[in-house]
Amino acid sequence: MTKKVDAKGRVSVPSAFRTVLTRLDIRDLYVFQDFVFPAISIAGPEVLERFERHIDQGDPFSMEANKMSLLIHGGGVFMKLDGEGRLVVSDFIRDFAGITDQVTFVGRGDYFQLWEPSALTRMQDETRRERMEQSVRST
Amino acid sequence: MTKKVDAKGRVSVPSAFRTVLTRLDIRDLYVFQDFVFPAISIAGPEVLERFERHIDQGDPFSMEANKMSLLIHGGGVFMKLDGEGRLVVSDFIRDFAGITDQVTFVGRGDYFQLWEPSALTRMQDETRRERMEQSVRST
DNA sequence: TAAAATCCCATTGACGCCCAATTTTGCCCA
DNA sequence: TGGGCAAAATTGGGCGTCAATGGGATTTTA
Repeated sequence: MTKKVDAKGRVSVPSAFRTVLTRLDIRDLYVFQDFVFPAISIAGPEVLERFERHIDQGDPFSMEANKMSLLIHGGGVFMKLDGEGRLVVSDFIRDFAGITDQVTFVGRGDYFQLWEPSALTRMQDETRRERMEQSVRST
Repeated sequence: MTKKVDAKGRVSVPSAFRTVLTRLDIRDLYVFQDFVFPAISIAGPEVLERFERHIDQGDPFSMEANKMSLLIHGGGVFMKLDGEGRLVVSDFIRDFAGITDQVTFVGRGDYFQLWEPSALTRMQDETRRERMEQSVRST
């Protein structure tokens, strides 16, 4: 699901994703740096709370928990779509995800990600290779 | 079972495959990139759910689980057939399977695949050759 | 007050849905 | 066994709707 960024730096969020958002009655989007990938994750506030709960389950003094907390709170901003369901691709998004003029949308249930197209395929190819090697080993 | 893509980019799914789908009462199709072959696999939504359940068993923040999620969610879309049982061959399908104007259908029990015709024969030849070499070694 | 962000509207294009024409298939009968 | 026929499948294309796009106009902010 790849879309072009227009001259004003906007991308229209595919209607499939917008449908999910409206069904969940989400108007304000929390846009943050993904925990493991060079991608931007976009979710409603309640998903944010879920992440926080998960972090709270761990050791509050662990490096892991603190890093994640930092990513969530320090690495995110609130945004909203314009009347036509478009999102402004800010420098925050461009820099972290390496996006220039194309964005690939990846839905993940109740939230979705923005990827630089080739970065996504690279990561997917890498994962496929790993899976292949695994199955070879188990032969 | 090779079919041509029409001027509008559609292929009619052979009735044999559609029969299977209707028998399983599948209206929405989960169309995803095959894990091992350069082909598109098409199945019902329950296949995606099975994948998701498998992922949910692990740590949602682990690299492992996230990579699998990326493969599943980033490599699959939902589609449905038109009134005459045709499927639009989107860029998503074309790019991954290398399909241009012809599609070969391969049934695999409860799901089926879309192949670029020559890619399928190449893969079959390769497999045949490997089997030959195996039998020679074991002689 | 200039630049940027936001809102608004017109146009384009893609897609779903429909109907008609044509081809293929399975079956019956001479 | 070879037609002939009816049903089913496939194919081609028209048309309306809505998402996507492009470009002003207007407001906000620094």
